[in-house]
Amino acid sequence: MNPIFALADCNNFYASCERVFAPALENQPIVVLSNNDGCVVARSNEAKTLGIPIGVPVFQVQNLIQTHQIRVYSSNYTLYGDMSRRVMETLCQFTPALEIYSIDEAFLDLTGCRGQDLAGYGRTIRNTVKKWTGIPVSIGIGRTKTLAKLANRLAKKSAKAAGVLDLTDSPHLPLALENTEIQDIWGVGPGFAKRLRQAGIQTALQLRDADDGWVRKHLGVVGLRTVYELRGMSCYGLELSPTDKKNIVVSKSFGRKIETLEELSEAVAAYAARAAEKLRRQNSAAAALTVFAMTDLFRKDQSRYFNSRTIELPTPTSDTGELIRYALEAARKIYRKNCLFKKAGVMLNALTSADHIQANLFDTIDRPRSRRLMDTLDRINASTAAALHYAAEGLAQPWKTRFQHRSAHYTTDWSQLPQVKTHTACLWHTGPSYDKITKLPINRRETEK
DNA sequence: TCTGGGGTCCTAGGACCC
DNA sequence: TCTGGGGTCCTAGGACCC
Repeated sequence: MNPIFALADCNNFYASCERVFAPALENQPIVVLSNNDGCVVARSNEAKTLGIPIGVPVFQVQNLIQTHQIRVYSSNYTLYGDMSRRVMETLCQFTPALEIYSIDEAFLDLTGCRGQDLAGYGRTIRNTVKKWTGIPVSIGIGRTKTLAKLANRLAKKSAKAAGVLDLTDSPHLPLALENTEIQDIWGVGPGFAKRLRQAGIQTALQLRDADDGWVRKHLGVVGLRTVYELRGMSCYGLELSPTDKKNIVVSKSFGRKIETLEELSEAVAAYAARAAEKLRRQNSAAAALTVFAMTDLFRKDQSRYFNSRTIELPTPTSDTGELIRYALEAARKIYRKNCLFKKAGVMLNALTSADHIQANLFDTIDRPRSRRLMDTLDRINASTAAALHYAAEGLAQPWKTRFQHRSAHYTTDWSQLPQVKTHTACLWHTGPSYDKITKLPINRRETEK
């Protein structure tokens, strides 16, 4: 049976999350910044209209921001992660099979709705998500994931579609393909787009009708799959259970430049600890670890330096203390005096299942004890966020990533719940909950504003 | 002054083996 | 002058995604 896919994609997700908790910003321009408040990674429609490009370094649009009073937020991944969970749980109600594709996107299996009013169903989904979570989503429906993506893009752009577009067996499909430029197709990046344009292929319709042999030769099997998908032949099914990561990376720019080995070591230890947490979450162990560090590669006036060191571990491990020890050894090797380090990272490679570790004859570590220790550490940190750290991570962490415009953790921290102002007259009817409400800690940020 | 972070898959070529 | 062939594994680099 030919499948039917829907792609639900949250509109301007990060900006929309901020807006849910600051309703006064409805219709106001908003941007959300990357780590370290560096680049613009999300924009409300109003900010897009004002000409703020995606990915632009924020200092380059400082004028626009001031002129138009654009509200600026740092990334608040705790909030976005929790809002994402709510959206996904809502979407689950509408399909037997959901693939969470990214923090703000999910594919739904609508094969069972064949012959029904798919667009109407899409509108129901859209309205429900908005009502239950406050987040606006757009729905694109098609015979393949690529076509669902394409439909979604047009659903967002077209005023007539109003957020929902069904291109399944639609008479409008050829026109939709013609109106989509190649670089806007899922699976066509800048490299493929350049090659296609050189061959005179400009639109999705032209790519759909391109010669298979030519595509195979110039874009490989990946490109050919995209062409098949445009023709309505599904090459990518739903991936229902997330597969274990094959590599785990933690890397971040520093809030300020690092010069000493001590500070670099602190940062590398902290990144190794985060990587180890991710590793244990999928019950894996790493057999190799890479540390890299670099200066600011954008700066032409300072000496530039990049180095990395990989260490093969004698026995695969997921023990934070052990991984930190190896990471620090690598950090010492790549550290160089008189360099202003801007960024570092820890990569865990050659991952295997923690349940089937090949023991090493000369291993001196008590593995069962290490596992119990890590279990306890993870449990404590899960109940009280980041309660326990290794001393090597440092306490003050002056190099830590900056988030100067971060909103509160409205949905995940009791002390940061949004405050609702109301009249006593209204509370009269609420009975016993009155005390509960007034005793809730007041969000300091809100009262200071 | 200020420029993110974290992944996947595919392919070509070299090393190595029988 | 003649100098095998085929297979696997690994790695680096390039493409893509959010």
